[in-house]
Amino acid sequence: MKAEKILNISVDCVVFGYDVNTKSLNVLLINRFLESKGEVLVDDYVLTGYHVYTHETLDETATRVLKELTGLTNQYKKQFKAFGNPDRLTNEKDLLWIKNEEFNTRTITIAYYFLLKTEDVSLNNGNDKATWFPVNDLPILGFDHNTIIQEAYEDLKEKCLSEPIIFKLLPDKFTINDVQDLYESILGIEIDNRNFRRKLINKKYIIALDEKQVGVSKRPAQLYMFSLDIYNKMFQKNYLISI
Amino acid sequence: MKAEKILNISVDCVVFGYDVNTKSLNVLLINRFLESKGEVLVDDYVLTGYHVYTHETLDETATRVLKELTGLTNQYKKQFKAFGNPDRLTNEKDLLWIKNEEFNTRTITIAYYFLLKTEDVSLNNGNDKATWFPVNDLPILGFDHNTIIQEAYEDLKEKCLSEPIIFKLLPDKFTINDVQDLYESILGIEIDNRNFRRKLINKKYIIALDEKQVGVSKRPAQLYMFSLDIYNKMFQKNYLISI
DNA sequence: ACAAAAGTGTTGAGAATACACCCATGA
DNA sequence: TCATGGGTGTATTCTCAACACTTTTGT
Repeated sequence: MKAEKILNISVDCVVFGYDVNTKSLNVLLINRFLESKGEVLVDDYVLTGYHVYTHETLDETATRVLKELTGLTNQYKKQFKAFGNPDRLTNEKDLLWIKNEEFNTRTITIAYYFLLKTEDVSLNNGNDKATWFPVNDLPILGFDHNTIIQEAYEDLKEKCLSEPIIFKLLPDKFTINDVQDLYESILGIEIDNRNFRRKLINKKYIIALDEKQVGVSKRPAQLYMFSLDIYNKMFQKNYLISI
Repeated sequence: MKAEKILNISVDCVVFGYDVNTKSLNVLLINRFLESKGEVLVDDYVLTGYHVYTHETLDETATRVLKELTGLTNQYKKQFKAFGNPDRLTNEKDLLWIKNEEFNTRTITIAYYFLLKTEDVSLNNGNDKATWFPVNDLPILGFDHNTIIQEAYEDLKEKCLSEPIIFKLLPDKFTINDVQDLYESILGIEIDNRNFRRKLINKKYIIALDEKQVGVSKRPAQLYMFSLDIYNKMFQKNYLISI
């Protein structure tokens, strides 16, 4: 089957990556650079994205886009919103940029976010100029991509409280404090270590391993893993009405 | 500005209506009927929806679609997902139907749901053959609209636990038992009346009115209203990690 | 030995749950 | 007066929040 682009429908991907060492929640962005006659016309950043092909599902488009940028497959992804304002690609730099590209100014984009570990991505081999930026310190962004990132981030903040997606951002083996640091990064809050620790350790799907950290310069911490199997078996929706 | 359709992008609307008398959560559907030479080719139901116009935002399309069907504006709406599988409009009856319509078999639809009261909709004047069906007893549906409705319903079940959207489905003045009945309808669970009542009455944004039900054949119940103002003032996100 | 981060317990308050009967009203 | 749905109270359990010091380890 010939791959044929749908020119007015795209998928954009907010790739969230957590760096457990620097405790930083990052977004992967691509430099958009255009010059003409020695003059820099456009120099900012955008999300990775591409047109949907006629034979693809939207999920497949997202998976393909991530794979082409990072080589990764089987990462957690979520379609969280469609963006389709008529003016979403019509500021000055966007118009300059689109002039060189084969797509419609009236394009609707289906936005996804991915959750993964920064360490799983090697940026050297890419021909795209991809870079990680902390989610709270983003550069100038093209199109409506700032809006898209903020909405993805809001959704992530909400979802990480009720679904075990936090572990998609952490290595398979993690410490309790890693989890706490991650929650604090995402939510921008402080959490009491004793209460948090007790709560997490009491969950049956948080499993203590026979291992401790290695290569740390201070007291090594106990390592744990998350068992999705146990989580799924235990978990039943509790209809706690909390309006 | 000339209204020009985007032929491969549509908005579909799951219109949820609650009937406080029959305690039934309903979905508004349109009969899709096609015959040729006395033979009935298609006779099933679909959601209301339409193409996006080039000058419209997606939200505006949804608002327009609802208005054209029901006359209503300013109803609660939520964009909840985009559906774009290549085969979503390609079963036999869909193809027959599309033959008569001006749209692409590779159409992506942005799905919204609306929350309103069935009593606010008058179905007589409509030229569309619109009918309410209980969400748990739907007829045969065209396209992928069964999937869309089920996903809308899942989202509603989840959201009604954490956001005060339940009141969009109820009249301005309601009884505590109305709210309980509605939760029980949506979630398919039973709730203890004493505990529920206490909990709700203790909320400052649930305001007891100086009124009781009239025209009921038994003891009339106290009426209450919901104050969104008070809710918004009081409400602050509590970061309760409940994984 | 010391610096640094890991790890540990208790208490009080508020919320959730379980549970069964009386009350007010219209017919 | 009676049938119907409206409305009420208490005891128990559990979870959350607040709070500061000791332990372990590598250097």
